[in-house]
Amino acid sequence: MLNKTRGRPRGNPDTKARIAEAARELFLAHGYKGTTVRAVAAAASVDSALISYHFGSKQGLFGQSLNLLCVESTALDQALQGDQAGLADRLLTSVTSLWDATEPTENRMALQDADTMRAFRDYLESELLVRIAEFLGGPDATERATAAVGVIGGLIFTRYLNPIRSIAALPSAEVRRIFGPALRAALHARVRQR
Amino acid sequence: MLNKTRGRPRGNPDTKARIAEAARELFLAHGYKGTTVRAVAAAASVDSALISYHFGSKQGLFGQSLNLLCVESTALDQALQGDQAGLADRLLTSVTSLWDATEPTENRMALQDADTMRAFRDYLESELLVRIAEFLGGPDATERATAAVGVIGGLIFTRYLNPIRSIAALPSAEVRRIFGPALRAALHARVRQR
DNA sequence: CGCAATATTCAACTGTGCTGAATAAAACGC
DNA sequence: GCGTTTTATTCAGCACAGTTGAATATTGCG
Repeated sequence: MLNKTRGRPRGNPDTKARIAEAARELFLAHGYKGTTVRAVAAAASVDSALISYHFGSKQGLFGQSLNLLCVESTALDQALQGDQAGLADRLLTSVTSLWDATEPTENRMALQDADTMRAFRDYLESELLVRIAEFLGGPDATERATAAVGVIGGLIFTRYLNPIRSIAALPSAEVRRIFGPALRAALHARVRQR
Repeated sequence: MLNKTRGRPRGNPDTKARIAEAARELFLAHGYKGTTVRAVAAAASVDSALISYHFGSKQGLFGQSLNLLCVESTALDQALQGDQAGLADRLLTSVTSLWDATEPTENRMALQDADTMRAFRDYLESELLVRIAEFLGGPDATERATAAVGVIGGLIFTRYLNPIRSIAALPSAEVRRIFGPALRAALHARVRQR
């Protein structure tokens, strides 16, 4: 395509990294389906066959170029300290501050990938849920934590992952105001008799 | 392709409906990307050009064929009648009955691709949200409906779309019990002052 | 050095969504 | 009823997608 003399090039240019970076940009800008392998190859000044060679497939390129880990948990640590009364607000704050801080445009579509979905799920169920349950303590702790994770997961989903306009548009203070009651109820409500 | 004599066929067979049904099955079984237009055409014993003719594009076919499934929510109609006190329970019931009824296997994983996400989002924001808000009425109706959609969306996400074990494993009665308080709060809580 | 492993380009294959022309039945006006 | 327009269908094929196999030049190891 771009007459770059066949065969291995001189030196050891890290072409794979260059491809990954170009891919990341394009994926974030145009989404998965909107990004063609050939476009990535062109952006990296490379033959399109190279990406099959280095990453196996377009799926593989996607997974490897977006190794965004969703959550760093220092915010969660802070939220899980203090009185229970303010817990809901602190949790909501940590969620919004954490996700609102990520890049402006739709890097949210990264969750379309199966692996990323799984990572997110694992985080919710083996990190968030157990730590909230620990903090709550008492009977029904697990069940209340389950409800809370459902609410928080819903917020993340409807605001960031698959953003519904009316929720995504809310300033974070409004998020606290509107989701507060539901989350408080989930965390603290006496669950009805079985 | 299938030598079926060119031109308009005898009688008035509702081919469009047949195509939509075949499409619905295939989309649910294999997801958007995993379903080719040609496969749908073959399943409906029809030339593939017909689906461009009837539905404009694959996207259009997707929207219109799955529309049937989302609109099938006569359950929602029922939920949106009666007293407000039982509303949360009725909504939760309609959600679980609707989703638990879909095929046993993980056609949920098919919901991972971008277009399904989009269809789902559209449903949440232009169907569910406005109808709940209508039903609630009064000041803050939109805001309470927003919170409710967040909670319901969260339930669907964490139970069906990207199922985290502790929520997916719940029997539907438990879902009502555990998510009830949060949803009731979302629907009816007096939202704090601005 | 010799030779395998590696990194790259090129050409091409298969399959995708979609379009334009051809065609036949239906629907409609008189 | 008949002529015209509208609708529903098949067929052939284009443009582009992701991927593969062969050819080739470079590195790195013994």
